[in-house]
Amino acid sequence: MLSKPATLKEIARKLNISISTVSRALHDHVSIGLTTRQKVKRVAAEMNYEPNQTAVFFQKGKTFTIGVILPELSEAFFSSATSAIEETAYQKNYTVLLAQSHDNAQKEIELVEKMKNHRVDGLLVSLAKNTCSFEHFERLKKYDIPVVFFDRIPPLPNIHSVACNMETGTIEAVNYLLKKGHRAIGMINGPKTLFASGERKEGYIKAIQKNRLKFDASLIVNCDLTEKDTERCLTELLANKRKVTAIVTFNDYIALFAIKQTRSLQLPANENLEFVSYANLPLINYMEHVPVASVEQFPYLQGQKATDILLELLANKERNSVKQAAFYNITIESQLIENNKED
Amino acid sequence: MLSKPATLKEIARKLNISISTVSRALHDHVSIGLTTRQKVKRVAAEMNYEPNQTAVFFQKGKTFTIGVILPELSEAFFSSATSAIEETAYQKNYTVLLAQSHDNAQKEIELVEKMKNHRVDGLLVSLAKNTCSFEHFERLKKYDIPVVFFDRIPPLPNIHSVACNMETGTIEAVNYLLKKGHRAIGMINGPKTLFASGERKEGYIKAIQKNRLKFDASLIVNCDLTEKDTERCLTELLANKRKVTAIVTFNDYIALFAIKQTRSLQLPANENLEFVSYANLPLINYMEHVPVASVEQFPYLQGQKATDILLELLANKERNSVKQAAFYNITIESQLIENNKED
DNA sequence: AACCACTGCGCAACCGTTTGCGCGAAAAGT
DNA sequence: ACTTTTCGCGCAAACGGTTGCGCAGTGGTT
Repeated sequence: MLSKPATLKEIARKLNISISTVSRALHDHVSIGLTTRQKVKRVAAEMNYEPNQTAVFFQKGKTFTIGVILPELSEAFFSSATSAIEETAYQKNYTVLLAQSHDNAQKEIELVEKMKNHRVDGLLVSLAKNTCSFEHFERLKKYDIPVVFFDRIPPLPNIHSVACNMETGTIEAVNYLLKKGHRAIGMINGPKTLFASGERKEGYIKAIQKNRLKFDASLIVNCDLTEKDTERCLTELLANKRKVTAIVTFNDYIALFAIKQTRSLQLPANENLEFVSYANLPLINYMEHVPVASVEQFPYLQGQKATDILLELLANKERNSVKQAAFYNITIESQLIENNKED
Repeated sequence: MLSKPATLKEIARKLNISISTVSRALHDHVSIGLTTRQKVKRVAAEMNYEPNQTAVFFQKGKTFTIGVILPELSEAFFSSATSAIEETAYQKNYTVLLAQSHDNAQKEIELVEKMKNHRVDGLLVSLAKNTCSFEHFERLKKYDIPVVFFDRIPPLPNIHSVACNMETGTIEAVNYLLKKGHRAIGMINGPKTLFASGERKEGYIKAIQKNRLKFDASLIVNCDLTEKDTERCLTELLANKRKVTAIVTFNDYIALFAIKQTRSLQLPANENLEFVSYANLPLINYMEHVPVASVEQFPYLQGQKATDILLELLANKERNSVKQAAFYNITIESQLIENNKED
């Protein structure tokens, strides 16, 4: 008994008026008399009228849909960001079309293509790890589909982006450890190729120098982010001639690997070894031995801001406002969060 | 310089042929000669033709979009399931429209409405915690939008569903502990109101009885899933006159709370206290002291199966096959996974 | 030479909605 | 009483494709 939704045409026939009148009446157009307007609305309700959005989308050339392309949804950071994106979009009556690149640059290209075909109104993107060319995004400009990058943003001028500045958080982190009395602070950083690694290193150095201490390059080691390599980095740091009593790690996972290591090593020196990490993932709440602090990167906020920007761009477009010469680039200051565990 | 995508019409004019010929040529329709077909394709490529999907969707009354409504994307279980949904859908050229109910029944209703307006081809739903009426889903049948429920499924006949049967896993879990020599096995179960709690209890009892042991109801306590209440449950179990040496917990979080507790209590008895939990969340991999085993619920698989079913239903619809009298109901057997940690 | 089948393509309707424009009638202005 | 304005509504095009049907031309069969 599948009763296809009623259309404007059917309402029109039932009332013996024109389709356009029905359409206008339902939109409270001024040129439709009060009585007809009410009649139309009543009948529409009776017939369970629902506008066919696909027709509207088609007609208006707008889908009220924003595409989201990110590496991996099941990563806590991204699922949190996506959650924010969906919520923010929902409030402005937009829906979210979701796709994962799985950190595959090729798939990312295909997805951009697909999003374009779906005629999304705009795109939110967090780059795949190995994306190094950006023409597929350039092409979107031709179709007037705005793109806002978040978290993993390309090194390009003239883009819209939201990202977290790691430097501040790192400075805070190092300061925090210095205040607690640590003097030899190690850092297990990420691969040198990552932009984020550079920011962390900069922050480390600035904090050290502002405290009028001497920067010792041997205290920073680069890690490929695997558990094995973390082990290597840890032993390297512990073997340092200076007695490392605190370590800043590239992210929570590295910290957890390292903590596990130190505890299994059972060195007396490790009793006081303190860790600070990045991300502040929810799993931290469930750990027994957690880093003493974590640099929060606000995935939820990033998702929210990025969506705000995109919606703003879309609203501007609607208003036919002057050609956008402005580019939105928000950097959120990362922030140190102490983990108050009664541990 | 926003060059709107080329349309069939423009290609047709350029070649001095009709629109329909262009359309058919691009679809390799038999009735178009080889030469024209090639000419059309060449020009289409030159002009950067991209079919306007919204037009196609509208025309065909099909959007190649499936809606996903779930409680909270940032929960590991759901982000993993969603990841699977997206992937499976992607392979069949469908895209995913995402929305979160935040465990709010009212919002769930609105979302269903919105999905209907967006003319999604089908819907994947995991219910909000407090959803108790299901008319909003019934209404979809009128519009011929199939719905497949997963994980949190409604207690209704004649629906499509994918869910995990906890009984098997629980039996395995208890058996596993019995084989390891435990005789007094406690259980921190969820609230009695949850269906899933019942399944776990059943499994527990069956395993005990199959091993010709006597079921002791005092060994099962119900927890409201907060950390505080977990504490209460734990002390209650440890105070039991029988000496509890192993505990099955409702989920990983409860297990972690409990493990943290036992270690801070420092009772000698706790040295050998073993835990088994459910879910097998990724965070387990990063724990120092993990449950000895976990009942896996296969979020990824659930998402995959649910999507498979939905796509199958859609394919059937296309084939105009007889009115669906069949209902797909897949129950995945939960399965005990040992956590091999060299701990 | 008449008939038929087949090939290759165009015509036009259709999907449901929006919207510029025009038109008749009623109300208002002179 | 005649013109002008306002009001209320309908006509029809447009958005970009898809598809049933028809039609001309070609080639083959009797």
